[in-house]
Amino acid sequence: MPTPHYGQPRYRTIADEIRKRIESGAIPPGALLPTESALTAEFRASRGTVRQAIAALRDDRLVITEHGRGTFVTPLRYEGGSAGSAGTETQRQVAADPELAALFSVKVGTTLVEQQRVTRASGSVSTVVRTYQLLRGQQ
Amino acid sequence: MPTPHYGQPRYRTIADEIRKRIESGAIPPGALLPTESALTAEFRASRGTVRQAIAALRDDRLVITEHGRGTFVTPLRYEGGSAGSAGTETQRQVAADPELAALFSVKVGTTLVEQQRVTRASGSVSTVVRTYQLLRGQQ
DNA sequence: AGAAATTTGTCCGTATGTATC
DNA sequence: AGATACATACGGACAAATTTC
Repeated sequence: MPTPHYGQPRYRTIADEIRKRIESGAIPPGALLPTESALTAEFRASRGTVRQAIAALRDDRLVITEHGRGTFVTPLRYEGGSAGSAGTETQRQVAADPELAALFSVKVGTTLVEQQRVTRASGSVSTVVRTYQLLRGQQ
Repeated sequence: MPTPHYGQPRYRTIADEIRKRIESGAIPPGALLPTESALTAEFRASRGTVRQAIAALRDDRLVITEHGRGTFVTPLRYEGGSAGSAGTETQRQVAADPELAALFSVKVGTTLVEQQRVTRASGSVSTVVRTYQLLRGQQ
């Protein structure tokens, strides 16, 4: 009863079933999907499993979920990214802009070390962090 | 390709990466950490492993987890009243330069949120951190 | 305007089965 | 055999946004 996952996992089976309903037009674009609790009852799966199924559809941009409202079939088409993750780190030397120069009490154009960290989440860049410091030896 | 763990266990690697983001200011004090599921996706690790990583940060008092809310970076304990230390934090909106625009896949000039943290050590500025993110509104 | 109900978001703890080092 | 890690699944609880009464 607890957790056999022979062949296909349950959340995928559920996702596929909902996908069929969307692609067949049974649930048209813009329409509301059954609630998580309704799907839980229908498929006799836990809420977590149902949510996993919906997350799969969301990954495929097939549906859009709104907090406190529900999950809707995506109305229009979009162009999408891919996959991926991780962060990239690069280091370089840059000239101090007026603001940085003022902060560090140096002349505009003074060489600073800039470290840049790019964080990606699900394919797209979420955060860029730039850290500036004086070159070692300057002070 | 499932489970090699050379040298360091996976959860420790993940914890270290998150720690870096916190210490670099990418995730400032008081801010919400990505959810367990977001971290699961980003690091391609299982939920158990991600939770183990967060637990490690919690042990170090670096983050605080609240049931049903999320995990937050531990806020700094106040700044004394007087001279010096501590950092200045400012937030503003800036136009994306060509490099940032490319990273975020937006047009040059698109509005970004910039957070700047200035750290002072013994009176003078030691580090300036600038964090760039898209306006809360899309992607 | 306010309270209650709905619905999604997130976290907690636990469990089973598989695979690798 | 044991530690680590993955994927899956369950049930419960609290939080927050939205809708309904």
